[in-house]
Amino acid sequence: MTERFATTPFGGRSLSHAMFAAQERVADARRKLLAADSEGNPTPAADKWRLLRSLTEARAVYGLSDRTIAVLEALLSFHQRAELDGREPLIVFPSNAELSMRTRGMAPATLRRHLAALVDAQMIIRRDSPNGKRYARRSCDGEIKSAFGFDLAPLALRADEIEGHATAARALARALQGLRTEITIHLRDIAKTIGAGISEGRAGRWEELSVRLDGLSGRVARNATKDELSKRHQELSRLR
DNA sequence: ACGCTAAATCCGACCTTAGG
DNA sequence: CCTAAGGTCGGATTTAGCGT
Repeated sequence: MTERFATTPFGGRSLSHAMFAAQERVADARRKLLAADSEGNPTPAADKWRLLRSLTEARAVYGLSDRTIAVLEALLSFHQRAELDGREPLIVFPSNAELSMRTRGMAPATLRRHLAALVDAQMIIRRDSPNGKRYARRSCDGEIKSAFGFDLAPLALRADEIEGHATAARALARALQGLRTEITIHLRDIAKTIGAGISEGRAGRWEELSVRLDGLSGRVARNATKDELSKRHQELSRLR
């Protein structure tokens, strides 16, 4: 996905690629939101904690680890409101010390790595101040005029997409669980049938069936894919 | 005007640990 | 045993604030 600008002339990985891509994405999504607004069907702002839950469920899609999500949670906690409205910049400006506090004492270097991961995944945008510090400039009446820190707008503007992935992830989890329970039921019932067949002395090739069952009754891997599970499921149904 | 220090950040090199 | 992720440390940059 990031081949085009994957490396810089300086040899390192390019942070700016994710930055530019995120900014384009934000501009594009904002245009669509405003268009919808002017057509009279405005999109509601996203509930930030609900959105975070959904992102947690869909985190595999985005390659985000649990701790990266925890850092995002800390960032969200610095936003005053419960909703994220992508129509405006959503800038939070906590120091690393404060972020560390809200991530239960995460080490600074680790914190930075996870922040970089969030930027990379285009969930947030860096709004750097001239000196790299994060702060807000306020006018005399205390209103924030400009702020330097992290912009949460990309996350807000991807709410629908994230919800979609979360729904899919939930469906997949249910499907996997269903397959697993059916597999165990099949295994148990087939074993019972064979056992009964042998002990009651019924005619049948019980030995052969027993061997086939052994081949299918190994432990199902904890991280088996849906394909693997449904294949096993099909074979068991046939045997039965 | 100048220089020093503090704060905040990024980066790279290196070590440690958990899990497959 | 190897790998990936996390953690530590030191070097670097930038600006604000302060004293001379």
